[in-house]
Amino acid sequence: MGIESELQQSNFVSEEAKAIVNVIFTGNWMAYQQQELLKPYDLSMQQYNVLRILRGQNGKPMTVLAIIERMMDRTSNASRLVDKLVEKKWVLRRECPNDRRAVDVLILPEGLALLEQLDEVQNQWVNRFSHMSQDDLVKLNELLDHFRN
Amino acid sequence: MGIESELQQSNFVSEEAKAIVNVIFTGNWMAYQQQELLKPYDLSMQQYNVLRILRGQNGKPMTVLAIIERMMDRTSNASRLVDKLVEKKWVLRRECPNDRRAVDVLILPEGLALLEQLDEVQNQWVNRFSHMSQDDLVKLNELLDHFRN
DNA sequence: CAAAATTAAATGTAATTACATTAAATACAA
DNA sequence: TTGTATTTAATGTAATTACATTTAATTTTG
Repeated sequence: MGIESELQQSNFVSEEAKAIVNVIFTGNWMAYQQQELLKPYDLSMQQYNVLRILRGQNGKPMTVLAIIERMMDRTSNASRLVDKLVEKKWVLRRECPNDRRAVDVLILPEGLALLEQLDEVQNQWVNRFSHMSQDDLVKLNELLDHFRN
Repeated sequence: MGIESELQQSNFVSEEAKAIVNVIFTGNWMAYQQQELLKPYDLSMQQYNVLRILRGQNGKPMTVLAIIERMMDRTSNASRLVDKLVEKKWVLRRECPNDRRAVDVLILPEGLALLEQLDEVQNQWVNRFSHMSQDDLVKLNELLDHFRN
């Protein structure tokens, strides 16, 4: 379904205006799907994002600031996000040895195990997009990157 | 800047995974830009969205449910969004004559005037995307539509 | 070195959002 | 018709988010 019928709007003033609305709408739509996927695991999208960033460190700790720089939604309150992850015993927080203002955050084995479970779920779910060819996906990624400049 | 360097991540498991992240990230990025644009007018994106939907009605009233169906972010609390717009005297809320459960919402001349001001601001801002060709934009819109199925 | 400026994270708060529930009106079915 | 179900919007609430402020540590400057 095209964005016009999706929003029951026929008259975008320009292709630019349409693309802007389309990007925001499709992003919201996709985020919603992800949220639904994560809901059974009591995990928000932002929490999931932080966990995956930490996994990418392969055991190395990261400061809160470094985490924020890699987050998809950088307006999130990373400090309290990490709180939640600590509460759930998925990550460890400890004072950074070389800068006592900073805090080192580390993913725990429990966190890694949860992510592995979720890898499965995600891999299944990604099949939902098998109607897109590899060329389509590459082109879409290019255009989105180009759109942001 | 590509999504990899934007998120400082080099290893997406697949082009699908990358596209999913890219769509969400670009949507957030775009929404953030819009919010900044609207901030001086004390208007949230959702409020702006509702106002524009109402303008599209050309004077005809709309129920809250009909508004929700056309919103970009359908999880918004439309009832309280309309509250805010009524507070600011941009729209009028009145009992729907043929269905007393429903509420008719109408944009006021003050709301229309605000939108006209914002049309100017938006038109200026859209120039920011002049690096995208018309073909690029058309293709992007097609791919996003296709992505959602 | 000491004072001032900057940085990193946490926290207080007001506003917003999500989710469930409620209230009122309408539609439907026996 | 009358009771039940459904629909529409509003509301209560708990959680989340945005934004500013605070606290503590580090860096810079005179």
